[in-house]
Amino acid sequence: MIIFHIDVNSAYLSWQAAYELENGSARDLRTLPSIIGGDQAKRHGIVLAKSLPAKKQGIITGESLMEARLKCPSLLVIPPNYQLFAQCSEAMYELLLEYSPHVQRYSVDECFLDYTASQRLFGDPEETAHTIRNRIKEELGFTVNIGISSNKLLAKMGGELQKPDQVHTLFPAEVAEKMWPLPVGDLFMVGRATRKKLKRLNIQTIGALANSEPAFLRLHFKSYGTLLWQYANGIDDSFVRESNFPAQKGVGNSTTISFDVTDRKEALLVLLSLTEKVAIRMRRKKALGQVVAISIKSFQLERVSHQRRLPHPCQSTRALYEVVESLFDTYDREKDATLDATMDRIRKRYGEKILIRGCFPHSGIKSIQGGVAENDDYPIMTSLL
DNA sequence: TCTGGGGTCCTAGGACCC
DNA sequence: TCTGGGGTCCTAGGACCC
Repeated sequence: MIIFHIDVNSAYLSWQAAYELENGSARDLRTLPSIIGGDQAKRHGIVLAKSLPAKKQGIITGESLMEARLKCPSLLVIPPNYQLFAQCSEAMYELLLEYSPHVQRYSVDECFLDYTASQRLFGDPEETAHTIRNRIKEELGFTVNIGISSNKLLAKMGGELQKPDQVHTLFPAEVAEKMWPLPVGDLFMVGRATRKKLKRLNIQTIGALANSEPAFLRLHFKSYGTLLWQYANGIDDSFVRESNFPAQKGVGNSTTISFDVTDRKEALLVLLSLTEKVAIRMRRKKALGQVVAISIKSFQLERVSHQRRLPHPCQSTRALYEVVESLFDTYDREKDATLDATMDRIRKRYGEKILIRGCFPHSGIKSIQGGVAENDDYPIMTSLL
């Protein structure tokens, strides 16, 4: 098997830069300290993509605009143009299809291409990869990295070796030399949590992970440990899958509101607008949903999620929203129950009057009233009848 | 570290059944 | 009345990717 992994360098930024140049702009964003980022005022303010000059000033993808501006006060911030990005992504995909019918769109800016059968037609993989890289640069105006190997994992890791505008091979025989010295966090599927856990186990490079005992990793990471060991050793037998097969499993939309939502009605309006979008997409895909899930992020960035299986699969906005609403109210009541329980505990310990609802002072009405006995454990006779 | 939005997969624990 | 094990389904949460 010969697999290519094609990855656009700083995709959003490169695409915006190419677009501007094509439309007569005098600047090239890639040569300036610039980023693609959301609107801070709408609380969408994170770095989505950065130029090399911005990277040199220490700017990291995913950090807040505030942090980024602290590092580089003259930073140029451009809002994302998702329509443009979709067009650029499509153009690259079409070009790649000229070299193999087996192209998997892994994300908006990444594709896997199965070159195995194309080799007879186009010849040496490395030469073809350079041709593709050059054609994308000339015809579409942006640069890519291409990794070449005998499986998807290594092709992807190979593409990361050195950027931008590069072709690299990472065949199994090269793994020890090229991949093992890298920090373990560079390995696909090793994120923040896993990296921290591995560090505690004194595993800091991909090589150290590769040479650990699989049983030891399984002990600490369950089935995930086996996957980590295989990836560190360059083992992967997954297929390049074309188009969208198997079909996507879920359809979801989310949004960050520019202010804190505190009111149930307001929250439900947001949920309704999201439900509408999801339902429209589902009907376009001719898909039916079996489970409805909502997720809510608090102002402190804590997340809760609730889901419910439907008695019958559906795609109607109203039917979906009815479940959404009921899930939200369940959550709402749960919060009330937690609050009630806490207040009861405090009152039991310090007396009922220790907590008074804010609306009672100066109202002339006692904050807690009703009943005849102080102690609820002895109900009066009438309540038993 | 603290304001994106779109996904996938795994695991633990509880309910329920036999 | 208590005990037991195995299987399935469901939900919440957390890991990862781009």
